[in-house]
Amino acid sequence: MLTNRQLLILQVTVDDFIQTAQPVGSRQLSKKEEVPFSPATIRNEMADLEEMGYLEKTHTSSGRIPSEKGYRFYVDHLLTPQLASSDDMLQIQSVFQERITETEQVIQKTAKILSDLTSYTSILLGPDVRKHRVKRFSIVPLSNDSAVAIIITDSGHVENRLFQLPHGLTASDIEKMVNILNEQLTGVHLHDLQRALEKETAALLKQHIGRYGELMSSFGAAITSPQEEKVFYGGKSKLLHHPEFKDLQKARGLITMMDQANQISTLFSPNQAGIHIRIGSENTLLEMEDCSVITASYTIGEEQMGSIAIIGPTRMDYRRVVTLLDLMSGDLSRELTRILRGSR
Amino acid sequence: MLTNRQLLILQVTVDDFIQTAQPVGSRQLSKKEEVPFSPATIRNEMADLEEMGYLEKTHTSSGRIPSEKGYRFYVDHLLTPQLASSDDMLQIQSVFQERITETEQVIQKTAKILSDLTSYTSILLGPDVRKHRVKRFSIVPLSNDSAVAIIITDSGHVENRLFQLPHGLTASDIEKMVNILNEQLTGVHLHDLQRALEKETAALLKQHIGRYGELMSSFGAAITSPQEEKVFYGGKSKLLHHPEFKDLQKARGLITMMDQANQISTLFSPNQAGIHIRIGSENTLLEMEDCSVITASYTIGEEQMGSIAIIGPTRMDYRRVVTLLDLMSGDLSRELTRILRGSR
DNA sequence: TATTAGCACTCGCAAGTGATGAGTGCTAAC
DNA sequence: GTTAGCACTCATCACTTGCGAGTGCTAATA
Repeated sequence: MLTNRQLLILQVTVDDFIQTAQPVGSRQLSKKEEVPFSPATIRNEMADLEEMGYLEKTHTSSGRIPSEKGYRFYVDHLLTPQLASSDDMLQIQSVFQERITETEQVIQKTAKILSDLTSYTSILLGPDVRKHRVKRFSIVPLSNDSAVAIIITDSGHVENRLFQLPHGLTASDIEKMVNILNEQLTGVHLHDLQRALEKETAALLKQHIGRYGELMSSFGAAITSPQEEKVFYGGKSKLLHHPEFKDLQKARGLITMMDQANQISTLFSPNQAGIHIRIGSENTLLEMEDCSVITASYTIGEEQMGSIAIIGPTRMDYRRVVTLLDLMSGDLSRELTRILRGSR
Repeated sequence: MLTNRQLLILQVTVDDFIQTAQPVGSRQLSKKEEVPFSPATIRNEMADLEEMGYLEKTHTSSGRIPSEKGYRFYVDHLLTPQLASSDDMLQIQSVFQERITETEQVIQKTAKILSDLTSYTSILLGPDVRKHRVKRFSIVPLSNDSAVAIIITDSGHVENRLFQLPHGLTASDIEKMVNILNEQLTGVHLHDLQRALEKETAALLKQHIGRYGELMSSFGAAITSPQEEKVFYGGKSKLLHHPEFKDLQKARGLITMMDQANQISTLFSPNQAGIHIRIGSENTLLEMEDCSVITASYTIGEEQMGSIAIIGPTRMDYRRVVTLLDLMSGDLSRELTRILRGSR
């Protein structure tokens, strides 16, 4: 168990290191008014804290820096909530000022603002389309042998796919097909689409449409081709401005990682309400060993839609980021719900 | 006018520097079999070439490196075309192997392959949507006061926008509206949409639809809100692996620039067929003074669609990139045309 | 007994030094 | 016109040195 004095010293040490990025020494600490002890006393306490694994030295005679365990303790027990400044509030509001015409645009803007406010990199995971339900199908022929299939979901998302039309398919065939699809598949989850299409709808289509085989091979493949979760970044380059990434090797690793969208999802906790923090090697990715990730999620109505994350160095301003992320995810959820669920 | 020997030495110097990234000295050059002269002779010629501005020294007693003028001359006069290796051809073909269900996906894949093949960063400008024509309108209500408007273009592109429905608008109102829109606006260029909507279609809508004013304010704004050209990157981090960007300052500048999509368009020549090369400060952007950009464009049928660019250090392998870009832009055009214009 | 002052010691960092080697320009010989 | 030879330049690297911030330990103090 830590004494009150140890708690204080740990807290002040972490706070100071977060601000200056320099190892903090006992002399320096004792100058602060919150810490009314002599350097020698502080040294003793710091030595204890180091023994317990909360602090580390970079070399024998350096000041101390927080260890991962130290950050974890800080985050879990010493993080006092903070009210967002009115200026931050204003900035966040500004995302929703303009008329919203595309959810993607709102999400992109959110990413940018979050990154600007924090000076870290933000990542927003777009809605997981596969959870949405079909609201309407539509098919628009482009030429005599190609067409666009369009699925509108209940969340207002629009998916579109090109596919080949079999030779000799008539306009009325297509019309019939669209009608059948809409009758049969409205309300089906997108991840169930393939199954539903094959089981229930196939027979009906076969009955009414000429060239059924060819059509389904091309249309079915188009419609069920994987829908990836879109990833939006804000301020990819912001991370490079922090001193921990002055090492080009590390910087490269991070930028490369961000280019590979498939790795990104591992950064996010399994969708769960509330704020989650992963510190350093708690992220499984090797490139992230010097980074922390703070995640939140946004919803439409009661439904989980997507996630928001801020990536910064382990030495990041946890308090501020948590505050902003909490605020932002709430506002984003509220606004998206308002727009899509109606009821003004 | 340059003598043949000077041409040879300039070419070999540039080639060698492109490969090694080290200033090339006279001794080193004279070892190559293409250059049957003694170091002293080469020194004299190099001194002349330097006087004429084609070569530079990094310090008094260093080897020579090409100046921008040197690269320009090299690119304009010394670049002998090269056949792509069959392995490169295969890689490029692989983009089009799978069934194409989304043009964006093809473009994204193109970006990746180009970047992988060249080890530089690629940028693809998506189609300029405003040049496309309306093929079909569609409106899908989401709740009692919001709806999605969808525009399908003749190129198979799908734009969608959220907008607010005035209270009390009936389903048949919407149906009428969609019919009018399709009758009146099919074939109109997207950049003309606002004008066309206001001039020709407004009166008709006013006549048939209740709540006309509110509807048009929200629908009109949604429909005509700016459609940006989408930018696709391949291998953003690739640039960081080249020695000219071991300086963190420069690396940061580049990454930051790539995050600001608005600056990107200045890198592209006004849409023009063929391959264009901009060397170092020929790019107006300050961050790009150590980079060269090679651009090409792709078409659907005869129509310019978008552009492809490769960004590398000024010391880039111009010959290889030009070859690959030429090949890729041709294949991409052909494939997109085949898919969208039909006629198999 | 808990705290603090004092002191010897450690180590990173920056500045200075010198040797090395690749490269040049110039001159004189071929 | 071309080349060998030579003195000179400069970046780079390994090495040293001095400085200063910081520590741990011991003994004095409240």
